[in-house]
Amino acid sequence: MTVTPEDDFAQWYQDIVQKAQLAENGPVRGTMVVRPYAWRIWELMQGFLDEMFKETGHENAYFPLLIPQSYITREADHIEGFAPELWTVTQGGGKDLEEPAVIRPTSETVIGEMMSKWIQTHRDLPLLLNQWANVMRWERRPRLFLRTSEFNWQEGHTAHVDKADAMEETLRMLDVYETFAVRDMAVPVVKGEKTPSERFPGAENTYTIEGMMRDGKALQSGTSHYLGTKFAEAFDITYQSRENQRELCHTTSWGVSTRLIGAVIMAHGDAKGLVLPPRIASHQVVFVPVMAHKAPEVADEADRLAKELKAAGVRAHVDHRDQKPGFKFNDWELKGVPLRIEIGPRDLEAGVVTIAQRLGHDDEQGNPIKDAVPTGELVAHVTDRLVAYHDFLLQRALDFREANTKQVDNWDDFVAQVKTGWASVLYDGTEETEQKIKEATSATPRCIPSDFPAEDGACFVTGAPSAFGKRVIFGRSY
RNA sequence: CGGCGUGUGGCCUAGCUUGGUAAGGCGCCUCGUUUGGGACGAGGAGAUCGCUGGUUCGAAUCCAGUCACGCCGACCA
Repeated sequence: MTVTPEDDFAQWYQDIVQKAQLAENGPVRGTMVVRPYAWRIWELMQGFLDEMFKETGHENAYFPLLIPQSYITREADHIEGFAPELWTVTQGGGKDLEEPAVIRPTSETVIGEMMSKWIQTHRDLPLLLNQWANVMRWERRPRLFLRTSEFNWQEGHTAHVDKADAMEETLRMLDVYETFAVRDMAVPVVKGEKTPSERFPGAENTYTIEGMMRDGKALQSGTSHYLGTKFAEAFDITYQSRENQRELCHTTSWGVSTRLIGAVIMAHGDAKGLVLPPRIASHQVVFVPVMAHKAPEVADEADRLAKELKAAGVRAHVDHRDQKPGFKFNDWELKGVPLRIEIGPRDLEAGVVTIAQRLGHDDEQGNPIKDAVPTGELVAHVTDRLVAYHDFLLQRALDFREANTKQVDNWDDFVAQVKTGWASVLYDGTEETEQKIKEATSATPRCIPSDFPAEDGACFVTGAPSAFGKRVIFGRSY
């Protein structure tokens, strides 16, 4: 790495993405090629999320990439929000299509259409679906992982008998996202509701988890929407109730995307490169054999120990490349591997291996402290160490966020605070005020945090009575 | 989409002002020596200079257009 995050965060981010071989631009503007090292991270993320989706009763299905253009226009707010972002297919087989098809920007419409066919009675509810898919939205200013024209995600779509049930689902899935962010990505998030101006097009309520990146900006990391009966009305999603009445379903949708990889990069990375939290690290442990060309038993021992670790459920990798150890140390640090194990003749002699941790276990010069661990204790040591390392990363991120979040009650403090972090404020909740704040500082309301205490007062901008009954977090965002 | 900037082997850059047929570093290949914090030597491969057109005897260089990328803004789950 030649640029530090402090020097130039945007450049640093791009360097990591390129040098750690995570992704690059595809040949069509705004598209992204995800390289194997990053796709593995996504697979691990998918694994944890999919398990939780299933535990909460959801089933995976798959719906078409192409949606009849007319579907998109059926819900007024939805089309208004997505019209500028649509990619449209007008030809097939060299002929103009009778009706152009849009490439899904999200699938509420096509899934709503199917739901209306599948749901007859209250006994069919709730209908709990999820799909893993790619979607496309025209983006004027693409950034790898954070905002690309095509991206991969999951989108959950559910239908319920009433508002209470749908709202419970909306908040349940928001909790799932929070659990995932904290437990698997070591990224603390603020959970809360979006203000009306930031709502998903077509939603009654939008909820979000917001993570703080190491430049103090917010990244919206997952959203969950209560859609009310808007899509049910547009797609005729109805059921017959116990009372033999025709009722509209209340629907929800919720999603997270490969943007989460961007969150991990920016929430944990440092001047040496990527820092991967162990639960989603492509390799949790990498062995670097030393002097293997002269002492073949070194490589054999590394292979044997890696096998032992794999049997214990640890993702271990042996770096057999023909490079000097120093090169490999730097390379794996750049790639964010949690633990590196050096093994050479000296270690073999002593019956130990030498372990270095990517972050948080350094001497005064900032060099990693290397610990000798007896070979027989390796599996237990690594297993414990990975858990402790996760906790360390989470705490570090939490400390950073707290150090960069302040309650402010006047304009000057606000302007200063959102330059480097988040401000929690009382404001009047109007779009005019939000606009004024945005124009002056480029900060926007991130969310109304669920766990903030009730509080009322005067808007720090206009002096009018504050809205939402509590403080709202403002910050610059991606 | 607006403003600014940048496009030269895989990567980073020099050359452009003053036109004459592309240079260096890193990386890559081969061989040898090396291996506990980014090795060294020797030999080698690799670019019609983003693209299109124009001016010219001749264009990386001048002109026009266009595409892509970056930053800021607008817009945006």
